[in-house]
Amino acid sequence: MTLDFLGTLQRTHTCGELRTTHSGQTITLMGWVNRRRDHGNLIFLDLRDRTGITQVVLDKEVSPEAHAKAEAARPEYVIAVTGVLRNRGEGLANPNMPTGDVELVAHSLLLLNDAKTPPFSPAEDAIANEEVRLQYRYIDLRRAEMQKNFLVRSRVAMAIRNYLVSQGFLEIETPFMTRSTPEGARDYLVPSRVHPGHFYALPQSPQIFKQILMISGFDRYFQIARCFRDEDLRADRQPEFTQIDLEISFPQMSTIFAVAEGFLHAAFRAAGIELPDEPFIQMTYDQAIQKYGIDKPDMRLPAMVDLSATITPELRESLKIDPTLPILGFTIPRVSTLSGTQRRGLVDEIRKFFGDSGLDFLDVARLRTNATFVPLAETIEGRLSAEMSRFNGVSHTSEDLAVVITPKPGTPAMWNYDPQWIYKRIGALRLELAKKFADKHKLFEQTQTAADFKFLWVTDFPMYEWNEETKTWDAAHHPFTSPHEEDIKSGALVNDKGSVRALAYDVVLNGTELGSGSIRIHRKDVQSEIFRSLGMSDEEAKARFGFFLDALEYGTPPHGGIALGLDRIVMILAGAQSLREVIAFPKTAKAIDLMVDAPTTVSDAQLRELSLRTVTRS
RNA sequence: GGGGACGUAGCUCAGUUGGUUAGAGCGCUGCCCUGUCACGGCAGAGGUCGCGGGUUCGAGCCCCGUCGUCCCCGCCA
Repeated sequence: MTLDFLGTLQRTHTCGELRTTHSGQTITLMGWVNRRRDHGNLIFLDLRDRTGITQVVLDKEVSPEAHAKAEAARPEYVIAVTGVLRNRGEGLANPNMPTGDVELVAHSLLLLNDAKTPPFSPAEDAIANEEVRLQYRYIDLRRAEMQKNFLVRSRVAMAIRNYLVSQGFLEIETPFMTRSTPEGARDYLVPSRVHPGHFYALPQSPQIFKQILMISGFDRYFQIARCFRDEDLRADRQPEFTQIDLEISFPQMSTIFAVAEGFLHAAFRAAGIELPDEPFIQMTYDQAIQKYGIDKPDMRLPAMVDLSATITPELRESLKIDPTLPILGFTIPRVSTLSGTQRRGLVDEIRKFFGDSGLDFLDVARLRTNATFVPLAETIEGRLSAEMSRFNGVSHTSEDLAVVITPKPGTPAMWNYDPQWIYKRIGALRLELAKKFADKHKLFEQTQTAADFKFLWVTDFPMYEWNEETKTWDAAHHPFTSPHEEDIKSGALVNDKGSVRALAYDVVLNGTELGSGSIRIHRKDVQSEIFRSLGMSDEEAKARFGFFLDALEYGTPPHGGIALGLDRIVMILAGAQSLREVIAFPKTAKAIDLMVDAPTTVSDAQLRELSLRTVTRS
């Protein structure tokens, strides 16, 4: 088969834009053959570009040459068609496609390029195995769904840029090759040729640079920044990902919240969703743990209810439940009435979930079978009903699944758990059951309206985390996060690290952490004190962050900021279940790029130039 | 590092208790067809059952190992 040269031909329109108003015009389209329907002397080609599909008609009587070329055309061939647009006749229109009222009657057709039969068809709705999709990513990206995802991504990024620029932010780039810092995630390292044995690290985030920019007087900085972390992956974690990173001088927390909410409104508007014009709700970390058992609550589900007050001390005594431990209940809405078998299965499942952890399912239905406990059952159900009512304005019904978890009776002495551990464990069960019954309660379904998106701020994270392995206090956020000023004044930094609250906050959407930030430390003396409280000697701190400590001494303004995951925002807006759906060239769970086949070994010559030698680990 | 699911034609999948020549749909190839739009009709090609080893008279199926993809835990300041 002979391919045609393009010559000076230019396309006049795109495949998605033609309507009856264009009828009668001579039009040139270029694109890919989506499907071919060959009726002998009449051939239909669906011509596709990223904007849509237009039906092209090849009539042997109109142009035998064009018709002959269409006979040779196959799916994914690249062609140019020139012809006259006409309205389809009565009964011939296709109401299922935007261009379905018109068709292009081809007078000439150029075969610009042929194509091997692709391993899977971008025209099909059924999607192939992800391994094949990633290997042939260029074909996968032709699918309408993927094209849509990247259109959303581009628009969202642009909307955020526009918003931040309108708010006085400067976009400033920071290095990709920087210095390794021992904290946090593992670094991706880049060997230096010029300095044998020395390495750059790819940034886990532009954290220190953006703080330096504040010191430099750029009082509002932002960047759509690539970040790199060498940790194991998940559906919502890629080794390189994109953050909307920003920092503000002289802020209150509320300043940063307002900016972040502002650009989220703009981003959602760009995706066609108008969020309500009211501030996101806020709760402290402690409240989040107690009400949702997690630091990123999914507000599409009712909260947990503390039933401790419902169980009288006498009852606790008789049930042998430690009086200091919480008893929690929660409701999964609209699960529908369970049969006896289903109920027993569920109880087994819950007991299995808790294993020998010392938590147990309290079956309210069984309480009702014993006259002594009927009032208790009623009180418990009343409390759960109140939460349901608060949640969605409708009281608890028998269709809703009520779950009550107690510390297992009779083993109080074995308990030395932190109550927080119990909240978290039960919170995990809440999510587990919500996922299990997602089909029933439908609260996770997306209708792409504002009501689907439940935002909140979680504030006052703990400053320190106890590291059981090293028996030390680690920074829960990062070591540049400012504690509450009162917690510095009170001496808690030294005396009671567990109680110190950080001026750190997360923005959470539907149980996903979208972003995280903090007010930073701007005083050298406080920064040094924090390093010391983390068990870092002055010498160590100097060795690791000397340049930064130096910079702090030259007039550092109070500052703070936040970074939000662009990939996650787009993923949620696209209704996707994985970041790979919104990253053009993502990596697999083992951090491999199946298309380019990276990483690879390199030649000995390359290694020698870098003064490197590889060793095989046993 | 740990747990789980999956791997059979280009794609999506079926394959009985281990038993003759491993199937289907889509796609592909050829021929026919002037109103289709997931066109239709006829004919056809296409398989290292992920890979290696074992058990067995006999393995897609059982066992051991290994590789790959996905999900989860750990990890991700």
